[in-house]
Amino acid sequence: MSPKKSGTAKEAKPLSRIQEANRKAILDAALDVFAKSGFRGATIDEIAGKAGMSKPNLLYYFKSKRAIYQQVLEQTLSEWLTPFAELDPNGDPVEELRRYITAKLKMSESNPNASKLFANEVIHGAPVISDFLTTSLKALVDEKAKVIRKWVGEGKLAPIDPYHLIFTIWATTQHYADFDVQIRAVIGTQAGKPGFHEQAAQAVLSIILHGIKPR
Amino acid sequence: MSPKKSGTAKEAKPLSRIQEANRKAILDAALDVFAKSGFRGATIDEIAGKAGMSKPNLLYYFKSKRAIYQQVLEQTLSEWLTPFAELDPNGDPVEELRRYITAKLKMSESNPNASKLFANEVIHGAPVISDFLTTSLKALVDEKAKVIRKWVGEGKLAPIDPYHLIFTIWATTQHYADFDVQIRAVIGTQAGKPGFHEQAAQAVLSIILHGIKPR
DNA sequence: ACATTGCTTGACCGTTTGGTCAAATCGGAC
DNA sequence: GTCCGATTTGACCAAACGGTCAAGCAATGT
Repeated sequence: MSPKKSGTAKEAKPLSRIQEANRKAILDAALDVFAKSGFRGATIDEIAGKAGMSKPNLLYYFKSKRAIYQQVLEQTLSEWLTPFAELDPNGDPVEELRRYITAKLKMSESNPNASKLFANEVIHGAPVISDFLTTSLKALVDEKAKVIRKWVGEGKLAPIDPYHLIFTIWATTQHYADFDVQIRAVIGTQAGKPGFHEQAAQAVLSIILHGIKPR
Repeated sequence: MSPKKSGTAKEAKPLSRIQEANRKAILDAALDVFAKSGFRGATIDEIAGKAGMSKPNLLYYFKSKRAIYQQVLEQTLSEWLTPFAELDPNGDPVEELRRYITAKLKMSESNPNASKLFANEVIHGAPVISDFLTTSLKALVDEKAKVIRKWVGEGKLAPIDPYHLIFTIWATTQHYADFDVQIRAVIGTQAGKPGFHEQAAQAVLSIILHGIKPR
């Protein structure tokens, strides 16, 4: 195998300018549509329309609806987990967690569709990413849980179960993206106002950080 | 209008024994299927099958798929909000909130499908219940927010925005139902073990309650 | 100019699915 | 038992949808 090395995934194919543009247009449109309607509710026609092309043309770039979904989901996942992976074992615990929570809340604000896509997938049993959850994600969480447990052992955090702390953070930060409609409905006009998300961040940080400070 | 008073909704119709049983079977099955597949992904055939009857028979009791969905959702909503409505302004704040959080976590454990159904509806823009959210739910939340604000004013809670406190509680408690697949994937075998939910409750309570105690 | 390859689409197909209908069956009142 | 409305269902329909195909169009190298 001298001319072509066999990588772990599809390879070669330098992807022409137009291919790159069209694939991106498709994935962007797909994120919108899948987030709004779920996998089953989304139609290829709507994605194609939003991407500015015909259905057969879209299927020229992705071989099936599921293939698009998988790609969008993968892309979203890695992006979504970046700030979590960056939790620094050597940093100040409260400061590290503050940074992480803030980053995730910011992501929920700037890209709620990514959050909704993921939520939808998991709520329906994670048919596409259950492997990822039990391998990559579990490994990453185990690693970070160890870090948190170390912090607790050093007295830098209140004695709290690391996993449930992580779940609590995920829950609150996702909530502001996934349930934005409910939040807007309940608090009325001030939801869209600038500064609302800063206020939300402050409240969440206040509760969680005070809840885990050593005492 | 002596013989029949015109109520706000459908009335009369004492509902025979068999009607009651069949409607219940349908609604139970529908909760399962809608929670698993979402509105769009659910099929009348599957609901009918689970309810032990044919599709036309199901449509004899509910005039459309949407009608079933609406009914299940309504039923779920009122049940879901009961413990929230019971927050007692005259009780001890921390104790009241502990009771509420505990009750909601217990509901997430015993009836995750109800939670998932609701989450799915809201994530996709609450097409069916947006009216409910902006009227009944908003009124209820405003009322409880006032209570919490009073508690804060009396120094019985740390100065925290009531709305964001409520959202944080909703977020965490829903998370254990909606994302149970992810939780199970991440923490492995011990998820199903007895006592797991007690442990989760303890962790969540520890974080939130310490986070809002007066300081 | 032309051929080759990449890109695009209108028309079409088979399946799934929400919903209808007429006919069959059931169950209680008399 | 007989009757009549309530209940149940097999067969069917129309629309929506995922996916295919063959033919058209554009770009690029020679």
